This record gives sequence, structure tokens and C-alpha cells, in this order.
Amino acid sequence: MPELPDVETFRRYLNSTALHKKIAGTHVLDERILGETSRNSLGRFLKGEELEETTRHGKFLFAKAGSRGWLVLHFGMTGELKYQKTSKEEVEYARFTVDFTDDHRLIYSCRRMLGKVDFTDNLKDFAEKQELGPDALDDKVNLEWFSKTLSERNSTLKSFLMNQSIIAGIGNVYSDEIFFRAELHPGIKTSKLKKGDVERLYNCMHEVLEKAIDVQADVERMPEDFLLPHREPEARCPNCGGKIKKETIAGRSSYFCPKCQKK
DNA sequence: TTCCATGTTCCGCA
DNA sequence: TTGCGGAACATGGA
Repeated sequence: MPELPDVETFRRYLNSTALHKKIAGTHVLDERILGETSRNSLGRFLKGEELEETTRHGKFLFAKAGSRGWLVLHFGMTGELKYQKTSKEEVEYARFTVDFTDDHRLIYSCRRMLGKVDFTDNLKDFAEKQELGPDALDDKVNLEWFSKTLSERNSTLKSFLMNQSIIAGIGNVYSDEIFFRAELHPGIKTSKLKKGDVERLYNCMHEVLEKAIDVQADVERMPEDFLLPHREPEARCPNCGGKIKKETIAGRSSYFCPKCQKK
């Protein structure tokens, strides 16, 4: 589930596997995965270079390829990364590979084709073009900024937190988790929040994202009192034992506890 | 077979 | 003009 914690986990995985190796070539297995950069250009930009370092902005992962710029990976809803020996059998739904001269390759897979592979020579320009707000864990997103930005909007909390042009990185699953921890109903209007609510929401956003990164976004390793392990029909609230409710809010299915998260 | 799914983008409307 | 909510997109999985 590629939201901020998942993408951060991919980034660390890439760092521990695919950095500082010479790129022999690249393969685009399905052109529909490409963003603005053509198959040929992508190959030309990457071949002979090494991935030197990585960074992340919201749900976008960037890997610096020599002095030419950055490989851009977005994972859509079903994207994944895998690094393995070239001789190993192909990963299912593999769409793009970076092949290294040491006979290993980095495989980008994406079942539903909603992700994107791209290249950019400037991270700032890229973020602007994508209309990305600051990353949720960026220092800029402090309580003061958060509370000011919240007050300038008038939408549901759900739609606020999932809007990538306001704050980048939070999607459907982790926004539910944040509202659960903050004991706020996802359908509350931003204008209705009291000062204490805003602070709690802000703190829970950090708590949830950091904890999720800690456990490598693995649901099995999430704390038992998180909503995530109980995010399914008929589940019980880990807090009060009540029944978890599913409702469409801002166009997405939202799970919450109607007892703990009042509107 | 039908419904649903963690992503973004586009369109109509207030 | 801006910004919100819903539909559409692609591809299976339950």
C-alpha cells in the first residue's frame, strides 16, 4: 500500500540494495507506465550511470542517476520494488527494470498500472509541476503551519489530509489511522475543529507515520491498538470493542469507530 | 458475475 | 475563479 510509509520503506530498500552499481541498461516492459519521459530517453539517461542517492517527496521516490538527474518512481495503488539476480524468474506484473552490470536488477512492478516511471533534472520543478504540497514529515509542516493551512480550507478532514497539493504523502489507509488515533470523525469539516483537536490531529499524523515507517509499513507489525490491523468489515474497535464502521467519505471508503470518533 | 481496491486526474457545479 | 465531490481510469482478486 504505497503511501508515505510504504514509499519510505521502498526508498530504504533501494538504498540497501541498488546504490553505487553501474547500470548496464533499462527495460520498459509496458510503455503505459511511463510519464513524460520516453523509453529511449530513460535508457539514455540511466545507462552507464549509478544510482547515487535517494530522496522522497510524499508518495514519490527519486533516485539520483549521475549528474543527469533523477529517476522518478510513483507506485500508484499496487506498485512494488524488488531487487534480485537477473537470472531469477520475472516478478509478476513487472513493468520496468534497471539492470546492473553485476547481474542484478531492480524491478518495478505495478499490477494496476496506476503508477508512473519518469525522469527529471530538477526535483523542485518536478514537485511544482505535480502541484505537490510539502511532505508530511517535512520541517515546514509544523503545528503552526498545519493549523493555519487547516483554517484556510473548508472540506472534510478526510479530503484535507488526502489532498497531495496541501500535504504530500497521506492516502486513504493512513488518513483513517490518523483520525482513529486522534479520535476525530473523518467527515468533520476542517472549520469545526477546536484548537485541541488540531493539535491532536497534528501529533497523531506524526505518531502514525513515524510508527509505520518504524515497522516498515508492515500491517502485521503495527501496534495492536492501531486501526490498521482491524481495517475490515465486522471488525472490533481496539479501543472500545465497538463495531468498526465503513462509510464513503470524500469518495473513498473510510473505516472508523462511531463511538470513539464522534462527529 | 459483481463489487471493491492503498493511486491520480478530470469534469461539473457551487 | 477557486475548490470540492464524484466519476473515470486499469486490472485483477474475493
